[in-house]
Amino acid sequence: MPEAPEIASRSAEMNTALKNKVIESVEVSQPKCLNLSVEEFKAALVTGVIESVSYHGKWIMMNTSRGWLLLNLGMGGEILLVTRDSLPAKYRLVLDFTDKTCLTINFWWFGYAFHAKQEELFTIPMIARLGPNVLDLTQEDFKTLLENQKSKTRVKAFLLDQSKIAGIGNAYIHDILFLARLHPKRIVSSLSDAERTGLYNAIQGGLRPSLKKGGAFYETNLYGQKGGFSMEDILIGYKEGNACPNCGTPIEKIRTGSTSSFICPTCQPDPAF
DNA sequence: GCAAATGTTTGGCC
DNA sequence: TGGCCAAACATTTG
Repeated sequence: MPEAPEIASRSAEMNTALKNKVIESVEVSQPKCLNLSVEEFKAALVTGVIESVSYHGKWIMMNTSRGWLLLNLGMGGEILLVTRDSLPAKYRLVLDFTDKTCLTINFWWFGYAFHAKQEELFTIPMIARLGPNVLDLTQEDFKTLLENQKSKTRVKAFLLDQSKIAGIGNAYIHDILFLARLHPKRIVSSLSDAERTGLYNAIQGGLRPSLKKGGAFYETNLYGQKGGFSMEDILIGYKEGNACPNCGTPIEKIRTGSTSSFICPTCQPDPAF
């Protein structure tokens, strides 16, 4: 589940490591993750030179001399820079470079590898719809966004909606909402000014420690090393039954729509009660 | 052993 | 708008 901290780390790494590499060939083992046929996809990228790598939300965007290669790692994605004689056991996509290194891209469910011509980037709906990067969002922008939610949007659905803010996923959100002392089902329009400010700070506070450590422990960098953000750094996410670090109440796991949430029932009271 | 459940995402349907 | 389902699967649970 690469989310903003992992994606930002990975994209910075790739920008350094891959710059000026030339794509010699492309191997695809999961055609369903492409937006083109395998043949078109290969033809579009071969001989391309990697000029820079950036990101938007959960997308890694590789800018090549032959257009964009857009990667969304879905759940459990992994990008490795290796050589042909040390390929990982599983991969969906391999880019072979002329210097004999290769980039393998894997994910175990729901990932995408799209190609778009230079000027056609925003014809890809999944890119065009993205909201501002969560790590670049200012407090003013965030407040404006909140004010535009006039309906019954719940705070968890709001934060996970990539068209509003891009980069938050269902792993970091538990700690973000805990830091903000908000129940996932709170209605956005009911938040007080103090709660809105607190939520902004919680988003930054929930993501930046992991960003500093190169991402979460369950994801690796280009060379297979795990991120430094470990289970001990997580406050309440995935810690059902543990004592809340703030008040000691056992942490609960609850269903919120079709996803699970971890909350402290004392610090994050259910708005229905 | 094996079937069932679970989940880090997104889109589409009602 | 929200809720729910489905989909390319790997791992844990009963």
